[in-house]
Amino acid sequence: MQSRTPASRATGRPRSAAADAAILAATREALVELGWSKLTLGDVATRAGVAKTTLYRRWAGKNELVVDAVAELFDELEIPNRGSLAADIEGVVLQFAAILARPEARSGLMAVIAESTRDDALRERIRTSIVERQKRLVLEGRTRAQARGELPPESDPTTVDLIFDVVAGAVVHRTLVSAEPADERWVRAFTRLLLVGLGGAAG
Amino acid sequence: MQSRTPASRATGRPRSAAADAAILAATREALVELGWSKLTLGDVATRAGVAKTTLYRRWAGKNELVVDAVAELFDELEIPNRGSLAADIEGVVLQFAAILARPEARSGLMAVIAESTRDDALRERIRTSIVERQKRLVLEGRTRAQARGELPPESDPTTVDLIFDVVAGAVVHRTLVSAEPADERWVRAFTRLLLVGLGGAAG
DNA sequence: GCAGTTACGCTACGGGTCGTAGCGAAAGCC
DNA sequence: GGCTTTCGCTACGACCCGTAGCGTAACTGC
Repeated sequence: MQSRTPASRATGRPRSAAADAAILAATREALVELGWSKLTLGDVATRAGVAKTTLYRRWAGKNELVVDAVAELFDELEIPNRGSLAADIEGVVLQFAAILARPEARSGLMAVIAESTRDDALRERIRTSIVERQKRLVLEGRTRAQARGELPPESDPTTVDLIFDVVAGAVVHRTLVSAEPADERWVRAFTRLLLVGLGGAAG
Repeated sequence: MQSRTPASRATGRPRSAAADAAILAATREALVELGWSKLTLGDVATRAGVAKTTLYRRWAGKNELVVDAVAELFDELEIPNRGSLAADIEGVVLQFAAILARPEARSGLMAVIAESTRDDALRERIRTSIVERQKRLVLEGRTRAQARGELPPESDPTTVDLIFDVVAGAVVHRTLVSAEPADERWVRAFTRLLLVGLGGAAG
């Protein structure tokens, strides 16, 4: 959501928080039934039981609305503490895959990423509300693995960025491009590849 | 493109091959200037110097047109023979990254992939004209590395799928989501991670 | 050459969505 | 009650979609 000027003004009729929730839920519902391209803001407004103008007062357009609607799906992401780096990775990747398997994420996420290639503000919105939240999990997992002694202390901060791109990219590509499920078997093979590299994974 | 019934009929005025090329080039030009969402078929037709109806006679819609226009960008992909698996991987990843760095690929590819999540025919079109061509490179690289003795003979065919998702996914995510260049430094770090795994890459 | 067939350019059209303007009513603060 | 902001509603011009219809161009086979 976007704040009014600095913080919400104390005067006038307040915005309905229920309307926000209804609009975002209606957006996800429309994503499931219609997909990104056939989703219209008028339809979302009708589903949410609000006027179309109300929707436009809160979001600049389809892109921003869908980013917020999809971002809520990632709220549940948490890195499990399963006792080993491999198990932790498998756990978080399975969670990530489960979210991407949902139709409202599949059809919406790639579309807004595509739009963000020509809209810096949109990319920033995606980064802060979706990507950074995921990347934090990678940081936590690394810290925990280092405490266990499974990973050496890391000095290069770009390694985290690299791992994040590899993990998230692989799951997204498997799910959306190859269009095959990132199930337990796949996740195990992927985790092994990540940990021991190509030579080990081929054994 | 789509063939007429089995093979092109021998009667009647033939379709202009020049028009095909002009339309696809105009599509890429429009992708650069306008991006996916603001690209209209009427505009593409005008740029190509053909009538809008001609465009609709050859492509079912925006999705199919952009897939074909973007697919041509991947024609130049070839796996180099640099003498070692690591060097081969770095070479092909750099080529792939160079294509994804082009604006007509960035804005178009993700958009059609997003659309393909709700359109099986479109996904199949993407698979045959873009994805499979990339996957062939992975196969060639593996065969060559096995001949060199760098990789053990592989029995599990799903390993190729896994590697492909990891490589393509990582580059795409780095380029389009993280929005940072997959330059030589990054590619070297990625290749090392792929070959020796997390423990080695962290050293 | 001439008939047959297909592609092409052009124009026009109904249908749908966009994003905004304007209005009166509702809901909160002082 | 007065002030302020939000809300629902209606209406609107602008744009794009995808198709139909027509006359013309290009190529094949007789």
